[in-house]
Amino acid sequence: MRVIFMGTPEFAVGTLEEILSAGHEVVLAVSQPDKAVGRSKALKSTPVKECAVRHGIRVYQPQRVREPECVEYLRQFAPDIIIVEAFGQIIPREILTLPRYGCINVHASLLPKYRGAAPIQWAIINGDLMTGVTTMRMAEGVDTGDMILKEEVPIRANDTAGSLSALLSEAGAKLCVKTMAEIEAGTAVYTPQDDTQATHTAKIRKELGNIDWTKDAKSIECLIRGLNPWPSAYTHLGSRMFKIWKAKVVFGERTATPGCIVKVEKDRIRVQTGDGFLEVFDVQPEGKKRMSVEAFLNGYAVEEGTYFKRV
RNA sequence: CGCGGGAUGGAGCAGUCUGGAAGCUCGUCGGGCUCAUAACCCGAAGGCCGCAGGUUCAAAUCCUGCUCCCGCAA
Repeated sequence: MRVIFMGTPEFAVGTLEEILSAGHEVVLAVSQPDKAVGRSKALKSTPVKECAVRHGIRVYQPQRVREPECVEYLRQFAPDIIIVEAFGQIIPREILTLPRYGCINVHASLLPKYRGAAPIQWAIINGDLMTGVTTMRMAEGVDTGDMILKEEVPIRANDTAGSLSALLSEAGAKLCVKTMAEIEAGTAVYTPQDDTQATHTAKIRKELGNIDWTKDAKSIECLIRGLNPWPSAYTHLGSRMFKIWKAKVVFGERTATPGCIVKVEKDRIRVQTGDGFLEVFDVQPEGKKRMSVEAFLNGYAVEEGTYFKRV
C-alpha cells in the first residue's frame, strides 16, 4: 500500500521500520518540527525523522497539520492509508477521510482504557498487571475510533516506563502490519469501543514525580517505575533535589513519620512511608549522575532519623 | 551568551577561598581471625588531580581559553 506515516518519538520508529519491512511503500513521513532542546538549545531531529531520512523517505514537519495547505500537501501523495502513532498533534477530519482506508492509529493501551497521552506511564503508576496495544481506525474524538486488533502485554514487576515502552513499541509495530494486512485483504473487523468503560490519562507533568511519602510504599514504587526514564520521581534531601530511580517495597509496621530514613545499610536506604517501607537502591543527587545507593553512601553521610522532604 | 552544580587511583567524595609532601569511605589483590561470612584485623597495588596555555622558586589549588557530564528552566 501507499502509506503516509505520522509519528514522532522513538516509540513509533519500530512501526515505521516494520511497515517498510513488510514491503509497503512509505511515500511520506510526517513528524513534529525539530525543536530546541537541552542546555545547548540545539535543534534536535525527532527519532521518526531520523529513521525516515535513513531510509530515504521524504519528511514533512508541519507546525500544525490542521492547516488547509498541510492537508492539501498530504493529498498530493494519494495515500491508500495513513498510519498514525504518537504523532503529537490532533488530526483533522479532512485528513482522517483522505485515504481510502482512513487513518489507522496504534495506541499503547487496551482501549477503551487509557485514552489520551502517556498510557504506558499511567498503567505502571496505577499498578496494573496487564496492558497492551490496540489498533483502531481513527475517529474525530481522541482515541475513540473503532478498534481493529488488540494485543495484551503483561507488565512485569520491575518494568519501567522505558522497558515497557520498548515491549509495547515492538508489539505495536507487529500489530500495525498485521492490521494493515487485514485491511488490505478486506477481512478487518471494526469493533466500536464501549465508551462507558473509557478512561482518560493526563499528560505527565514533572510535579507528578514529587514523592508524597504519606502514600503507601507500593504506590510510590509504581510511581518511581512509571516515571523512569522521564521525568523521574524525586524528593529532597537537605536542600537538594534527590531523584529516586529504583526502590523496593518492604512490608512492616509503621514506626516513624513518613519520609523518615529509618535505616541506612551498605547498599540501601530504608524509608518510612504511609504504609510500609521503601528500600531505595538507585538515586541521583542534584547535579550528579544516577548512581547506586552504595556508591552514594561512599561519599555522602546519611544519618538514620533524618528525613526526605516533599518540597 | 537562560540559571546553577561538577570533572581528583575502579566507584562515590574531601582537599581549591588562605599555593608548598595525594586524603576519606568503598572496591580490588594478598595475609590473618572464624565452623563460616557480605563481618572483623593486618598489609599491598593503583592517580600526568578533564585538556591546553600562563603566573610562581613551587599549582589539584591562582589567571585565561577549551572539552565533557549533570540538575533547573525552556
